Amino acid sequence: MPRYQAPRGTRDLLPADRAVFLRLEGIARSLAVRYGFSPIETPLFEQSEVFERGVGAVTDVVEKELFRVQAGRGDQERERWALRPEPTAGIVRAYVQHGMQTLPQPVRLTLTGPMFRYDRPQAGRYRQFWQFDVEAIGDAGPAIDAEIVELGLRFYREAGLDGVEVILNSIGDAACRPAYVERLRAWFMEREDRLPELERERLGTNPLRLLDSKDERMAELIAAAPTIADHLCAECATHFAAVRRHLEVLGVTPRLDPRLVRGLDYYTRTTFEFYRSGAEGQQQALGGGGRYDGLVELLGGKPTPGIGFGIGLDRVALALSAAGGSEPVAPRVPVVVAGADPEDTVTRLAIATRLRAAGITARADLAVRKLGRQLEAAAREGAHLVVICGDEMAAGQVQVKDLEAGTQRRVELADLAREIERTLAQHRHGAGEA
RNA sequence: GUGGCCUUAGCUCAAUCGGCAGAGCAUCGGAUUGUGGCUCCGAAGGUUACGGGUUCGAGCCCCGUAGGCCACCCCA
Repeated sequence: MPRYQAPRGTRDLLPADRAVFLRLEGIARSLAVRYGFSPIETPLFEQSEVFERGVGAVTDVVEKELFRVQAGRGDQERERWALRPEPTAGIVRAYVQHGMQTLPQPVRLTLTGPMFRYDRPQAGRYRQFWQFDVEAIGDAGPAIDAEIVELGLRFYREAGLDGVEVILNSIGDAACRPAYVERLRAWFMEREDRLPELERERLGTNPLRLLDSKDERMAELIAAAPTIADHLCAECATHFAAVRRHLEVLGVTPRLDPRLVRGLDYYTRTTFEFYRSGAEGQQQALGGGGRYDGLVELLGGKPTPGIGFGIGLDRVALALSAAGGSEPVAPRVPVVVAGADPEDTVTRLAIATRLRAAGITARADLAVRKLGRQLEAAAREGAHLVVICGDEMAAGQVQVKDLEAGTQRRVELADLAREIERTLAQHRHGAGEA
């Protein structure tokens, strides 16, 4: 075991893994842009208060998972910062700071990058993980809720992941939720003697969480408990119905679950989670999001509605490999420059440099080893062509060997780049037909 | 933060009752001067995760720590 290893809950994305992430990030960005979202980047850390206020001081994310940064000399500086546990608070902070309420509303923003939570690691759960995030700030209407849910589902589909479902709920707003929460608390209080100890504690802190309990002893109670759906105010009920209607037109059939309660305080009205049906294990929430109509104001802006989602790229990658997707392969270099004289690395490097200047992906074999070894290495890494520099260099020529066809011919150095380009194009064409 | 299982070469894994740490793959080199994926030969690669303890002797038994996985908690 090496002396130094990646910190607990983090991992190196080796080339094969990184290739998968690059692909997912590319799909995410182009999809978001297609839907009219503009890429934005915010700092990986913010003032702790942004998260404490934005995400909610009594949430697990802030209470026990916030990655606080210790820096600076004075007590004032110490623990003033925290690594972002989620992207929304930072984006909303930027929205307020840069006066984006003066832009045409809603402002559509997208961000893909690492998030940090000091949680206990498990498969698919890391202390540093990647999220694809979109936020639409400044539109209270139900249509955009549907648009964003549909965007999330399309991402999974384009990534090659089938069978992703959306669970949908409305958790009300400031007008109706507090009353419902109190009612729920009272209802459970009357049955406190039937609650397991853990649930009894939650009753005091966050009664909504009881609905989410996986304790079998709770099943009967949960089924009988009053549901938020029956306690939405008229405005919330209307909004929720409209969201469902819009989704139906888009061909999206959500699974309604009045027990869907999300862990961040800022959510209002529409909340949803993406998950993979039939998947094993508990880390199968592939993404989630919702509406946060009070968040902008909470962070110092004018009252402004907003909605967005975060999708966990680590879990998408995990699900893809579990689904038996083809093993990720490190990208191959199609052209290798070899030489008859093992010592003459200068010529090989110079030729490769010329090819690269002409836009060709090429690698020079810079190891001092005989030609046979160089060819062996090129063949094993899957190169298509090998340029062999030998005596013909005196006549301004090199050999170009086609490793798959087994053919080889002399080419004028002056024509080399053009010749290679032409041959590679044939290879691509052939591969396309096969 | 709680509980359970696990950790031997870069990777996947062996090692009898507590008795000399091994194989395959990968890497590097050789198989007669400038021709490849196969084959053959060889080399290198280890503080058996780390630190203690028991023992004549520990990869193996005991304790602690770290890391991984699983179940909670929670979430992506």
